[in-house]
Amino acid sequence: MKPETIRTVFMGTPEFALATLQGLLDFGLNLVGVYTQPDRPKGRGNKLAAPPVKELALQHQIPVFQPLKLRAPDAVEQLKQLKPDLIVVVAYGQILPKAVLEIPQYGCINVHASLLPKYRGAAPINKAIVDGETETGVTTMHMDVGLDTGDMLVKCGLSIGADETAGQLHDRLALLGREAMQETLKRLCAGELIAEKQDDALSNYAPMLKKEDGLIDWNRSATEVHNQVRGLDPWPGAYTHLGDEVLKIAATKVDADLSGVPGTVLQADASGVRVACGSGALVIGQLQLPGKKRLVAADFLRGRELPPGTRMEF
RNA sequence: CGCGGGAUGGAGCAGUCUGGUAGCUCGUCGGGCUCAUAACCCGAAGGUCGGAGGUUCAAAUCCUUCUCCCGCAA
Repeated sequence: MKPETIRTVFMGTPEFALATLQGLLDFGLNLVGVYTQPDRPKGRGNKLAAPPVKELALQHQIPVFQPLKLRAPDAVEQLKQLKPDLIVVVAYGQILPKAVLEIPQYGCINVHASLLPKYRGAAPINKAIVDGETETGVTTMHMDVGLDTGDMLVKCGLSIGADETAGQLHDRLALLGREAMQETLKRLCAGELIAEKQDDALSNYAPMLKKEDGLIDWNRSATEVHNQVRGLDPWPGAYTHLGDEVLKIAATKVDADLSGVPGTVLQADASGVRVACGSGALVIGQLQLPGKKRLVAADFLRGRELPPGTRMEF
């Protein structure tokens, strides 16, 4: 079976999906349509912004579809008109109803940013870091009606750096996802695709992140706080309170040798701001106040004193 | 027209309400002290106070407008 004979529809929205879409183009599939979320008001001023996937699709003259609800009967009908043999889904942002899953003869294949069955759901990358995992990866699967519960096809793993942020891991996994998808397609074309059921007993979920997930609890251990900070960087970001202001923090390290009352500044100099945690201390390398840029500790301290004993409320 | 904060020598900030000769903590350069130093002391350079227009005898400061940055909300 040759790639160019496979009528393929791609569904994806954010940056994470770009690498895989590019991979499909390189693989030579016959891309007959790209589905992505509608343009949404975004950022400051609420200007309408097109999803990254839309931009790339338009550059390659692929028809773009942005139904508000894919489950709507006319949206499903429109998809049928494209007569797809295969649908590839990466972070689309909408649940695919059964009616859609049954359209393509080769099914719907999804790339998910975790080693399934662990970390099903919306925020697998972030949660893996927050949980202190040292390994993760990507999995391709044949989608079914459940949330990330389909039969697994190809898995690729990698190890998480001790200080790696979600943003960095995101970029690496996006590339790995593209590789996993290409391997999946290669096997599909060769007729060697093997599906493996997920063991539900080993599964867990990574729910969508909320802003409040970034609030730091200084009673937790320095390691846990550190994992939270890097797991939520760059979004939504970890924060605490300084007086009545929100203080976002990043670029942290753990100092296991210091201790004190949780939430109290122990030491602040160019090497970082050390804050006591439930056990150990967190060394903060970058800080950001509302309306200000993210500053390295040395710069931050020039305009704002942070004497030992300062309390960070939480 | 979503809400709000900000732009001041190389860096980070104060000063703006109550217009009237540019300040703080650093950095840089020169000198001194010291076995020595990122420490300390003395001195110096460096700013059309984001751009444009207006009010005024006088604008970083008041008014109008533009550009860029950031936080919230999505």
